Amino acid sequence: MKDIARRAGVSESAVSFALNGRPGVSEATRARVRRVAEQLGWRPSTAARALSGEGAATVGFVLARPAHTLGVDSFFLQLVSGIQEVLAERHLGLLFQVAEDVADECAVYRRWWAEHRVDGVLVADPRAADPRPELLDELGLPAVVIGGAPDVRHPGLSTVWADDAGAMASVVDELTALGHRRIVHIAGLPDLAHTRRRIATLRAEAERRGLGEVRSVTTDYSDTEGAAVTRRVLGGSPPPTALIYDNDVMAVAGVAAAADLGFCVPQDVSVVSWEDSALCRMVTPRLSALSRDSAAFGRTAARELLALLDGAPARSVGVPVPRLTGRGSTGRAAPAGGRRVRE
Amino acid sequence: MKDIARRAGVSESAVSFALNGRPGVSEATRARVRRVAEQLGWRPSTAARALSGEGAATVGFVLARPAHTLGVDSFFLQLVSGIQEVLAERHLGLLFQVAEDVADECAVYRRWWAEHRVDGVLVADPRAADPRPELLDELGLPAVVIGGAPDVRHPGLSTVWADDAGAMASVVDELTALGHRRIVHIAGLPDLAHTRRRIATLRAEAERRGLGEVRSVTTDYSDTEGAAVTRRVLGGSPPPTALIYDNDVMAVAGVAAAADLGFCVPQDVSVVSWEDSALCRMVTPRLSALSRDSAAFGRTAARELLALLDGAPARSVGVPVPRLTGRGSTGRAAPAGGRRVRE
DNA sequence: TCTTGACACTCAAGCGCTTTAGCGAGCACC
DNA sequence: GGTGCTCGCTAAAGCGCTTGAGTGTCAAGA
Repeated sequence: MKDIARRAGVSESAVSFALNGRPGVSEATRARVRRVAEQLGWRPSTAARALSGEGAATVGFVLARPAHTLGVDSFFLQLVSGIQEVLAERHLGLLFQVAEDVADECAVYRRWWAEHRVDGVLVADPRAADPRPELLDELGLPAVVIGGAPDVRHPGLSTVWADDAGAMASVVDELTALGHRRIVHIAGLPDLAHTRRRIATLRAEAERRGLGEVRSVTTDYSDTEGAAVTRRVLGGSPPPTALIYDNDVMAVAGVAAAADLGFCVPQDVSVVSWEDSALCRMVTPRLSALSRDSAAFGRTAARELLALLDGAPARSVGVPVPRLTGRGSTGRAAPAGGRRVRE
Repeated sequence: MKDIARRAGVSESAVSFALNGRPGVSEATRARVRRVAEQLGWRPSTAARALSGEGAATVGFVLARPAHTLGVDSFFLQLVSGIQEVLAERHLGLLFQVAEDVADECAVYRRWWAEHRVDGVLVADPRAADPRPELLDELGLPAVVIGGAPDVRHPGLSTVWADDAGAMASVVDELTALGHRRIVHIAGLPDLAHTRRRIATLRAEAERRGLGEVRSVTTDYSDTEGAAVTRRVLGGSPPPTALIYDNDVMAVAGVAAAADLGFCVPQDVSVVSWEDSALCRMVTPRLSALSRDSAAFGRTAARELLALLDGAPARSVGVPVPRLTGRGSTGRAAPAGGRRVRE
């Protein structure tokens, strides 16, 4: 920068003004400085910038999930790639960290805050009794909660949310229209806010419609638990005629487990996956799934965070309701007692 | 820090010495300073540290892959989580970026370098005629190439490599022992170095054994291409009796495609997936797969980078040869002409 | 002619830390 | 008793940038 100042024949401050688009230099000088800077391939040192109060030009993202459920999910990489896309436009960096659990995640936020490492954070997987909004509010760290319900208690946080309730209602609509009355929802982690929302909505919808045998079972999202729960519920009497899985991995594992028990999909039991991916298109039958655009979700979240960093007030925005892509795994409910069971 | 100095009754420099374990203060003072710092919940500002020449305490990782192949692969999230694990021990941050292509990736390195944003980088997916080692050498940015062959031309870069050649040889061993002589390798992106290594090894092994009909077909790793190629090669006459897929996604898609054509796995055709994951265990039959520990791969790479940052000389380390986990998708080769084809 | 003010720019302080040079005290040694 | 050394510490500069206060110039207005 000193070099630029020297070569352009002005002071360092002038260079700073010129390069940051601030008033205080003539257009001629600005252009000259810009040219010299370009020639020299100059880029501001983020460290120096951060030190003089400009912020770290970095956004943080912590993922707190058990390690074994990490790789399975296609959702997060898509999400991150969407986030990236928006951040890259402004040359903001994404600091990524994997944490053990929420407590660990909070520690990371504290550290980042103390070290002035990030200007804001994206919070994933909001939970029941989540300590994170509280903490971030306290630290004054701008944050966007991804997938959370609008949270009136923490007006400082923005929220980007998918309408799980609406989506669940539409799935139940679809299934009841096909004659299903015994539905089991193989849900995800019980602590997650969206898991609770889905469960609550399912129960409400079932009551509204007078459906008797409808329930949710929580899992850890793994194929193992998905298969185990499937075996368990299909062993009940009478077994459900429709299964809703909270992710694609469990849905696929569930179909395999069902097949092992002699249940045909969709003749004996219909299956819906709450997550669309290549997986759903690779198995036989292809799975009917709720498609959402995870990358777009990430983009929206990142944009909200940028707005927050620009000083805009926090707000809550929704992303489109995921829609059900019907494929071969959903069909009319089997008439009561008509299911085939392997002897 | 000023506060600490005041409360501990020493100068700021003494605090710096004490906290960084440098000589120049008595043990008594050091302990006192440490205590006060802890009390105050002090953490050094990364920005200030970086500015005074300590480095950014951050490692960069760029992923340059077509967006649609991103979410599918379980490999990367596992890898990153392994990397993280090691970096976290030293409180190093991981700056993550998704790039369009290698040129874009190079631009990111240049920017990071100019902005002093990272102390080193991890380079994934080494390619044939890869410009990145050259660039990183030129910039003097410490780097570890993940999955690259040891590169003698760039002695500044460390390399962490998996023995693809050995693994391929063992797979061919296994298949020929089962009587397979017509093998098709559905490979990944043709530019990737490890794709080339696998292809070359397969050819060499085939020649060594006098196997006639052995070839590799490159793809973009997607389920779509995996299925398409499978259909194409199984339509040949005579069709191969064994298929080796370079990732799990294609293998699963391939099995489905084979089933569509009336080929039974493993009676008509054996399938091996070069990537083990929940996916391989979810389909019927369960897929025989090469298992490697991606997280451990990431940990090793991160450790190598740390060593580099500590001033150790660059070196090349191997990770264990992935071993073939036999499951239901491999069996004896069908006798020539004995395959069933749907009429 | 003198004031006023806008404008283009410079000066210098300061962000929070590291680090080199230096200083005084205490000690050993000849 | 002086010299030379080590030890524990302080003072101050500097990393690269931003920024508020200040300076000089020129043109318009009184």
